[in-house]
Amino acid sequence: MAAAAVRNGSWGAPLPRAFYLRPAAEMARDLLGKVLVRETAAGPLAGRVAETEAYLGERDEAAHSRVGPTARTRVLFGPPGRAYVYLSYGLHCCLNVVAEPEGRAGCVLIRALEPLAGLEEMFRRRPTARRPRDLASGPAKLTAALGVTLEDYGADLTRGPLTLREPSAAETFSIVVSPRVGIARSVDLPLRFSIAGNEHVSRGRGGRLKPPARSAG
DNA sequence: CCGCGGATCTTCT
DNA sequence: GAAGATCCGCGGA
Repeated sequence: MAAAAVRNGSWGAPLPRAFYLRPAAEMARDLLGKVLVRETAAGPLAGRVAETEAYLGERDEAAHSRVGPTARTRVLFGPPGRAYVYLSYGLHCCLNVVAEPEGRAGCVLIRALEPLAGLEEMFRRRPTARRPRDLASGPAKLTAALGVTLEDYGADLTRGPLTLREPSAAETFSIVVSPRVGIARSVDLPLRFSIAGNEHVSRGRGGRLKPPARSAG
């Protein structure tokens, strides 16, 4: 068999707390290639982070934290490495990772995953998905595929059933930087990061590149 | 492949 | 009362 379309499903240790203790934009870039793992009764569901967006604690009119802490956003102002899950358009859950030291509200929205393990279960949770690239190529798709809900609000991502981990083998890739998607303010900031050429990156402004020239068919 | 509009309900003004 | 860090199905190229 030639190179498989689906990678081998394995991963390493959880990212340490220090990984999250820095500016959101920097953390968003480094999150690419890491592995999000969800433990379920049906076994682990995992995906490689392919696309992220940073939301800044200050001077960012697109961030939920722009008006200061509220009942919904209080976890953003707490310690880093925890999950900020919110309900979008009344029906979709989106997963963010809290960055920066306690008191500052920067965070990173995970926008797309490349499924690594538990694909059969993910297809079960995403009935409209036809191909692997439909499973987690969007912020609300990936939470549905992995079963991340509002119950995960505030979860510690360095331990427990929902973790971010090192990949089993580091791979080199180029990073595409572009404006964020689906917002109405602070639209020009270059705070969206994605793995160049990765087919799981969601649609949107500047998201998809022209396919690279292929050899051997 | 691309663009358009509805669904659905929590949160903040 | 209005807007929103989205997804899906539909129609056209």
